[in-house]
Amino acid sequence: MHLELERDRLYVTVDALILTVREGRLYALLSRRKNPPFQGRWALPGRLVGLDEPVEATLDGLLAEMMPEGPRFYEQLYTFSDLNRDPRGRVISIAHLVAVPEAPSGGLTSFEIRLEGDALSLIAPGGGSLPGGELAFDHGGILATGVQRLRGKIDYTDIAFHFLTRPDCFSLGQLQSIFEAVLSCPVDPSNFRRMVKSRYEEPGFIAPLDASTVSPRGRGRPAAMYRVIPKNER
Amino acid sequence: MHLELERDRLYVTVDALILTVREGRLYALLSRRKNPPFQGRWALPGRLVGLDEPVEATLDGLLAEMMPEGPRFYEQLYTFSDLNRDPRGRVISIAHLVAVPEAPSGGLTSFEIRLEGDALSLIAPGGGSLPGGELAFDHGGILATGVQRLRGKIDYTDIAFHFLTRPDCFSLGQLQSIFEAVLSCPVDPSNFRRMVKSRYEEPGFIAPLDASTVSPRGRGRPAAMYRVIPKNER
DNA sequence: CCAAAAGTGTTGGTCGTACACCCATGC
DNA sequence: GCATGGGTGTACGACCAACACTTTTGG
Repeated sequence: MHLELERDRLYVTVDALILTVREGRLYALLSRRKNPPFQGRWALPGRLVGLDEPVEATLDGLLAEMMPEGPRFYEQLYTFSDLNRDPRGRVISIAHLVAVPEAPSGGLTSFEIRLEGDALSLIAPGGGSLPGGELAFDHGGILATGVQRLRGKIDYTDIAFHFLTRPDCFSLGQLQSIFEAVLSCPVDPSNFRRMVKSRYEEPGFIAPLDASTVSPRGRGRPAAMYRVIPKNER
Repeated sequence: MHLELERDRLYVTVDALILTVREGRLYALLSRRKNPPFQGRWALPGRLVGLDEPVEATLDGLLAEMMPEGPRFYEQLYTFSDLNRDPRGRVISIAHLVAVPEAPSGGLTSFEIRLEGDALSLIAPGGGSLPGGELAFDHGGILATGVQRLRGKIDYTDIAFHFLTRPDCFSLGQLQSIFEAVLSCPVDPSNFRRMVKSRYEEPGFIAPLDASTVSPRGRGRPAAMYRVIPKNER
């Protein structure tokens, strides 16, 4: 993205809003811009779409560069096309929402997403707060759109499971903390179990693991573990 | 769209999936292509996005050409970017979902949308059936995506009201027939009224009209009329 | 011309499901 | 201390029944 753009051309980019959940909190993965415009500001990872390149290939390449490899999920979020969203010229961005299990990776920095009233703000790893509007380009708007979409879709899709570090072995408590992080409000454990049973276990999307194979070291009663049934077994 | 496209450039277009409801049935408005590619096939109205033109301006211009003027509603649907979706070159289309009150207009032809099982087919005005896959480009996929989106959003948004010919004077029966057309299944009148009351009337989105000012000539008991409260009065 | 039938709008009830909220028990 | 399960009350949709008001039909 540090190339010169021609003024009489229209460009299409892919921007990735990479979200992850850790310890009951929702994070966005951002990178600091090394070149103008918005040099030094935080931004979503993005890349130009090549003329003969599928958008998915552009995104895959971008994610492979950022994340070391491993499971990830994405879906198209929204296409941002404001005339002046990029001072270099006409750049239309197809923003994607990416859900990854954890963020141990790449040159990206994870910012906690917090909802102050109805506006959201970012908490830097050090602890400093960063208003959403401080991001490069219109990325603050992309962030808001993505979080809103995620919150709206979490309870009638299976997005939440893509945040699990081990989809083959997880407890309902872990899953619940993902829901709580995304919705940013506590969830009743009793209703949550009933919901998971009826919506995911009975349809055969997840299944309980053998009770003997589990060993969740921690305080309190050990949790029963579940696994996501792979698509080819369903 | 009958211009020559340069091979080494990337183009962005806007396609409009214009939907309308008439007599309890859902219609899509299509135009027959006069030029290659896909000459003679039915297609969604579309237009190239100019270099210095906001996408909304492109869409407004397209709709102004197609519809004589009047209320319309649109929202971005999805961006289609397959490499070979347009044989002339790399053309990425930002598809939009448009809801209009009726279709008395333009050079467009209205096809009834029917759901055969889970695939949908189009019924020409003459009565002939047209599989969704017979449309030009990937417009069959755009149609399917749009209908699915509309069905998913109709009962937690106010899209349905944009299909009303007279938002300032409508009956609950008319509104119900819009829901039935979109969902393509009958709706219980009793529950429908309760839903409308709690979701739209009590929040002040619609209000009953004075009983004396109504005169719905027809068989059966005259219906109470309602109006959508304009945004500046809410 | 009048009364009955048919058609549409409107209101009410029951039943089962699902969720909010609370509490008890197992490890 | 955390996981698990049960219980109650409320909200909402599926389904059903009745009533209100109008036009149409048939003597």
